[in-house]
Amino acid sequence: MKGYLWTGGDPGSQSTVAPPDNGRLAPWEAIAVEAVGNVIEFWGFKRNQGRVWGLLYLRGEPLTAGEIERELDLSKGGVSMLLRDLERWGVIQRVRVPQDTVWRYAAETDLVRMVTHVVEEREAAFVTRIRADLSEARRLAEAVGGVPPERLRKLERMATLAEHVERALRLFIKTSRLDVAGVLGAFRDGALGRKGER
Amino acid sequence: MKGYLWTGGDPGSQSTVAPPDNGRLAPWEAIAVEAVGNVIEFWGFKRNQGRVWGLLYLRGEPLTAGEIERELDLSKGGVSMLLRDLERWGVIQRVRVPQDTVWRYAAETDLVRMVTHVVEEREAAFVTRIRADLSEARRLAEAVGGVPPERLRKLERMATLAEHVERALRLFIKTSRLDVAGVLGAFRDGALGRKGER
DNA sequence: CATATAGTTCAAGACCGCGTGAACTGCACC
DNA sequence: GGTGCAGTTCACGCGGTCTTGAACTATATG
Repeated sequence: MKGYLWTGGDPGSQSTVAPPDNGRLAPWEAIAVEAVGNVIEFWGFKRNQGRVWGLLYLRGEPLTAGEIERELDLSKGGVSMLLRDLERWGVIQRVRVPQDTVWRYAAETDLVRMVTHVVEEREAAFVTRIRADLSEARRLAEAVGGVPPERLRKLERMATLAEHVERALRLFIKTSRLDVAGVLGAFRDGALGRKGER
Repeated sequence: MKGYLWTGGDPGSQSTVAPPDNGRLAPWEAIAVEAVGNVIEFWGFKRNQGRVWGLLYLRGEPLTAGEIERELDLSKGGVSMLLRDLERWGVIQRVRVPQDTVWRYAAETDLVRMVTHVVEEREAAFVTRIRADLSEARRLAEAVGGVPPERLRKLERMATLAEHVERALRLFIKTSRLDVAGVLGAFRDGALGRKGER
């Protein structure tokens, strides 16, 4: 987790194709970055985590924290924390340009995989907990006695419902994984001329 | 939306089977109610909406706003608003006991259907919006010109990815519906000896 | 009509998560 | 050692959401 060397295109070319890092995003970039932010927020992460990843992905070349700070209008501290989260999840990579002292960050293409993974864990743990609660309730209800059987049946039904939802959820994640996998192939080869290996 | 008459079991029986409405939930009830609250919150609704529905469902017989207020330790105003939401969504029903002046509220069994429905709408609208944003970004990028083609391709890939996610999502909702439908049958007949007919 | 109780509405406040910015650490270069 | 910059940490404040509680309306009862 110490970062890698960045051996991308020559530094001179960066100013020829696009506003280099004059501080303000191109409108189309802003829209796309915002879109990623919305998606990521929708899935329960921080909007800015998505914006940072989106920017890095769109640019294709590694950016410094300072550049990110300017482009997305975030604070120094904020960027630091966001980058740390993203790096820990393996969706960005810390790279060092030879004979330059600052770290740069590049987008991995694993964002989708990460999202499905985290969501999977979250939902699974959640549904499991619910089922545990419900059976605990049922146990207690039986223990105290005097609870009319039709109420016990209600508890049981809620539990089986939870089970079914759980199964549907797992199925979703699996198919979604499969469905997305195909796209990911094409997705990946456009990011950096290199592939993730975690 | 004016409510229906409640012609359930005789009023005398209510005090024989369980703590009638002494103000505090039985422990097993509390757990179950809380579980429903958690689920509902998980899906983006208010926790207390779930708790109210859960209580009504578990009790099986219609409760007054005052009873709900005491059992769940909520404020008068809060209960009023929660009930209004739930009623508007068709997951509870307002009933009137003959020759009694207060409204009572009974759980419908459509909670699951409502959740899937709302979630479906929400996600669908969301994903659609994302796709629109992305193609807008692409349009703008092409319009300004000078944007390197590999960046345009990135935008395209993000859009197709969104499409695939959308498809997976729809599939999930459909199968989940189907999967849950079976349970719903059993689920339903235990709530009230009556079916919704809105 | 007066009174009491059920029900609604809404401004004020509690609460919570996120980002900020300042203080701090670490490192390179002079 | 000192200066400057990259990067980290964290107490605080802002903005949002949810709940409360009090004022208000509606409705039944004598």
